[in-house]
Amino acid sequence: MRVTLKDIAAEAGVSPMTVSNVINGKRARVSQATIDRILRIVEQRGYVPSASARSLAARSSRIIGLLVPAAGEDSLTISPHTVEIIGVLERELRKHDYHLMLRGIARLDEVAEALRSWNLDGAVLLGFQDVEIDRLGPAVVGRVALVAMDSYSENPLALGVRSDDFTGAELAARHLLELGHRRIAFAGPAFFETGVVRQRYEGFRSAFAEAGAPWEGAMVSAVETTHAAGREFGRLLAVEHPEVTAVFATADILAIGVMEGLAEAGRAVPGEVSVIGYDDLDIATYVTPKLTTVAQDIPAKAAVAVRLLLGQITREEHPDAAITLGATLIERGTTARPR
Amino acid sequence: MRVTLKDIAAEAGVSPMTVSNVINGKRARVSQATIDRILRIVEQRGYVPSASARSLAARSSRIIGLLVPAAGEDSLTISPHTVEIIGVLERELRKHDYHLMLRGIARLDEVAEALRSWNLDGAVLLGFQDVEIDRLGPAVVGRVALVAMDSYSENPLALGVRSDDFTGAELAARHLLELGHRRIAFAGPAFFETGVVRQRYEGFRSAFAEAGAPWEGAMVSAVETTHAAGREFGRLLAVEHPEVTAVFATADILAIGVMEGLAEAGRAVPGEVSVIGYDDLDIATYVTPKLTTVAQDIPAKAAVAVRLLLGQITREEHPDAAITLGATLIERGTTARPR
DNA sequence: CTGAAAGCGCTAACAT
DNA sequence: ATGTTAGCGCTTTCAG
Repeated sequence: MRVTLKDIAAEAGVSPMTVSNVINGKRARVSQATIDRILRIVEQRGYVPSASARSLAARSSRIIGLLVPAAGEDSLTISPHTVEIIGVLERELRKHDYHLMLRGIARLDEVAEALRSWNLDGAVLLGFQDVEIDRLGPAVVGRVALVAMDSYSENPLALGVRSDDFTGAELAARHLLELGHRRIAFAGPAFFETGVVRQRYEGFRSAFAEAGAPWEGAMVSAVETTHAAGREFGRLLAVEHPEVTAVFATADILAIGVMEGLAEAGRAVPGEVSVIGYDDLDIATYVTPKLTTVAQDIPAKAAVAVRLLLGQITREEHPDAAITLGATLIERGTTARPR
Repeated sequence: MRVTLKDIAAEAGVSPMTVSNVINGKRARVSQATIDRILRIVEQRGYVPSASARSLAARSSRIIGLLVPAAGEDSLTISPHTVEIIGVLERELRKHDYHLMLRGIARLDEVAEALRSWNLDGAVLLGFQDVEIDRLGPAVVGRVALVAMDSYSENPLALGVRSDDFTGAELAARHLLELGHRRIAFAGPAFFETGVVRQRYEGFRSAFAEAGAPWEGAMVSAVETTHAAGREFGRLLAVEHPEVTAVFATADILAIGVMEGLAEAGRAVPGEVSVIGYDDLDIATYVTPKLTTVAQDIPAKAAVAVRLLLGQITREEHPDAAITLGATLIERGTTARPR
């Protein structure tokens, strides 16, 4: 059978409680000699605490859930943007001796189930719509710390961490307008009253107002955030809207698809049409010409999420305002003056 | 307080045991009426079983660990190839009501810790070297099911699941040789006696032998599997080895870097130098020209891993041979006849 | 078909 | 500075 606390206690000639205290770093009330002895025995017997027993007794699991939407039978759609977040989350959590459980969510009530079944101490919501986050009630959440990435929901139960999407889009649109473009397409997924895409739309719009450019020059299109959809959109645009000289896509992957569609239709980027993306993923520099885009600091976003989560768990801090990080324009090769 | 088994039992007027049996689908020995009543109460009270209590009592967690190397302070390096695996693993496991815990491994003995601390029922080892897997002993592994992705280790404790790297590389090299290339560079990370890269090297070599091409024409270079390293390699190659007319890179990301380095040095792909990659990631089609590469069925690989894991756990099956999936050549635009 | 007893390995809250 | 008591919520085993 496995080595237990009791075994260690017996061998050290102390009570299980003392061993428990030593293991958990509550060493204030144990003599140094005892500590050393216990630690030595733990080491040589290769004792590993049972996480389930600990969770059960302490009502806390040291597990953080990473909850990602998963439409039914589909496998998780993990975008490159998400990937980097996962890596950083795991590292930051491990540093603090927490663990990461990845869970696809098909129906919203699975959130509650995931949270309670494992006694999660906290969770990160990644890729949910604001409307979904709005719906999360106290019954669902309980006392767990919740952070929603890229959310603009006002729900106080799920603190938002996002980058400044409004300003990022404004930067992109301003760049295009300053180059002299007046017929610009906004390509992104369909959006609602609130949410990341909405913010980017508003930023885009704001740049037009600021530049005194006629809003009639803007064309707003709903395009799925995939390479294929972007490509299709690029092709159509070339044929049906030859007057458009620039495209702002709400994601790099989409922008790259648009570039390809445009190229297939025989339109040069950036000679005839400028394209600008969003995210500054690695792939932005793999394409030719390299993609001009808006960069957000993804590792920082993930690190902030963890800091918030642990702050809430260990120090009962509950910041009341969402955290917004900056965004910067990265000029590369896909934008130029219109001719 | 949370709703427990006991609460449900009390309300249904039966013993906790009966409820437990119903919940766990051991319904053979319970009357239909009782089942219905219990299920209804469970539903309306919103009962969610405690996973920690269950793990503790049953000595099985229904958690599968996803163990990924993480060098010290670094965050997990999750390659695009890994990403797809994660998505599929999660979905397949969720289907069977298992959970995925993601864990970075800095020192090899953390494997044992992860396994035992959470009572993992099984684990997937992703991205480890064969030599590391070789070192895993029974003490570490215990009775958990272990699957090593892309491993050629002979260690019976960690069953290998991989695609046919030898044949894949052979396909690639043969393609290049048939086009007429005789001076070909093999670019990949440094390799050992065993492992994925070794297999690809051997396949590459085998194609030379088969074609009766002089092995002196091959140039084997150790290049890190990153875009940056590939780019550097491409530049150097153009300058120092102008006689090389084709490159086989062991990863798409590397191949794309090589293409860029070559382009920067003024050498046309595929006009002057052909490039072929490995993996067939999405990005292979985003670059210009589109990358010729060797495809492996990543979702299938992940699905097989899960099948093996669950087979071992639930039916005590222990296949004694590693599973090898196929590989196919995808001809696109980066390979042509040498001039 | 259903139940009672015992315990999984640990920790919180008080003792001493 | 250390020990005692009493569970946490579930399942296993053995009896009905």
